[in-house]
Amino acid sequence: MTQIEQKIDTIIARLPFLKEAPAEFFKEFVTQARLQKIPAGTTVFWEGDACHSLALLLSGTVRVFKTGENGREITLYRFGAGEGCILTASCIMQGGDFPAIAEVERDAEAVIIPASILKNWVHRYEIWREFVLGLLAQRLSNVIATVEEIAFRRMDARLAEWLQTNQSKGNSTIRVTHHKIAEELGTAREVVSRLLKDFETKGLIRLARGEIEIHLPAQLKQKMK
Amino acid sequence: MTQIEQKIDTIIARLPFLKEAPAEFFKEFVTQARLQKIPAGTTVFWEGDACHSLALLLSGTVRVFKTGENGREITLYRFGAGEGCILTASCIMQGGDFPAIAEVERDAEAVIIPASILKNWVHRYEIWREFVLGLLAQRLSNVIATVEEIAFRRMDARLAEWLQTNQSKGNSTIRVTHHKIAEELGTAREVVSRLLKDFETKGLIRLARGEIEIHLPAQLKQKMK
DNA sequence: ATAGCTTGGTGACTTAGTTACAGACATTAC
DNA sequence: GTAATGTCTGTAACTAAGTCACCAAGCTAT
Repeated sequence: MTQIEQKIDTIIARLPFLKEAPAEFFKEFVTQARLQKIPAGTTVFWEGDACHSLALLLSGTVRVFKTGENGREITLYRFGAGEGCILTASCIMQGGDFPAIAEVERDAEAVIIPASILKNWVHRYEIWREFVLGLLAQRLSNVIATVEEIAFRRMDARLAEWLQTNQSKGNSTIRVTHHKIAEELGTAREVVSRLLKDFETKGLIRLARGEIEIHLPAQLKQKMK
Repeated sequence: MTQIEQKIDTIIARLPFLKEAPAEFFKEFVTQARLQKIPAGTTVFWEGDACHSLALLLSGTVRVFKTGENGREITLYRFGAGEGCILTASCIMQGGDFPAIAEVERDAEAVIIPASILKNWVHRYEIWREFVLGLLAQRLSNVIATVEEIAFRRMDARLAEWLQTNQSKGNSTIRVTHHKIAEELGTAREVVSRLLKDFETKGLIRLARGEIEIHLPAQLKQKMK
């Protein structure tokens, strides 16, 4: 297997929509596909950036978030293998600025597609259109869900849910700092510490530096609503 | 001028992108265009609706909002003449549900386009694609802006801004109830009443049943940041 | 006029965000 | 090893926002 064949194999495995693509598009895609490794911690886009290219992830994850002047952050959504930073596509299509910050969370490998080519494909290939529109629609509902969260739900419920969904199965301890959780939820570190302490006092969890151990997941689930 | 010619004139005036449309698309659009008047107060879409058609406004406005179980509401965005309920388009394209509520605020006239035709046009006409993608991208940034608002800005600043932007020029009094403002901003009526009272005590505004008179717009502007 | 609805006001209380520290632990420099 | 520095957590005191309960004024329909 040549290197090129391997590259193509990787791309297909991670971007399933390509399997159903017409040969012409597929060929063009593989020709244009510039693979790039992006290490964790890299900021892919800054707020206000003009967008010159779209990154389609083959592996790793990217977190898209907003920052407030007081240093607080809130996660809008994240995306992983097979998905693209569709905000880029959005600002490419309408020519605006990137309205948030995108940062690689876990080492990523991405296919980089220049803005002009992206636009060209949108007009020429149905399958690519569906892909881009699908992602855009998905993000819109993600962000609307975020609005609902922060406008109506209580912090303890959101925190309890975060703990539930970020617990790797078969392992009751999560390695994370209070600061990190606060950024996820868009609140202050002190608030997270306070609520976690409450949970601990009630015996639901146990705290240690850099980790949270879940003791009573069932009762934590009660807190979620 | 025949009735049909008048109808066409109205449509062109309100949907400027049609002016640059190829004759073929234009013809098809006018043929399909089913005009419909929708009175204020009508709920166009409910949360969880399957979307069967897109409404493109020629006049009037629609407010798109979310509700929480406690009866509170928050406005996601509104749209007017020349714009469409792109959430519909979004859920048509990806086949999901409508994730919010859309209600006509001011009497509207709309062109109704069935889902199947919308999809068909997306694939056949570049100009329609650009229009739909543009709207979708626009909404995404609207909603992201909303997240930023509620996550980071203080209520008094948001209220002051609301008063500023909802003041019709040449008229210092706004006719609105506290309840209505609360729904706009996604907070409780009591909070709005309290803050307005503060503003009144400081001499910035004057309150009366169903109306707010702005006295010191400059100082109100200070409050905004 | 009076019954019922809408609108606004208010106090008491809970939850969340801010400010300002301090102490515990970890890492690196020496 | 120890000291210096940085990271992580805890906590108190305060302000801002949301909730609950209730009342009083104004408006509307009969």
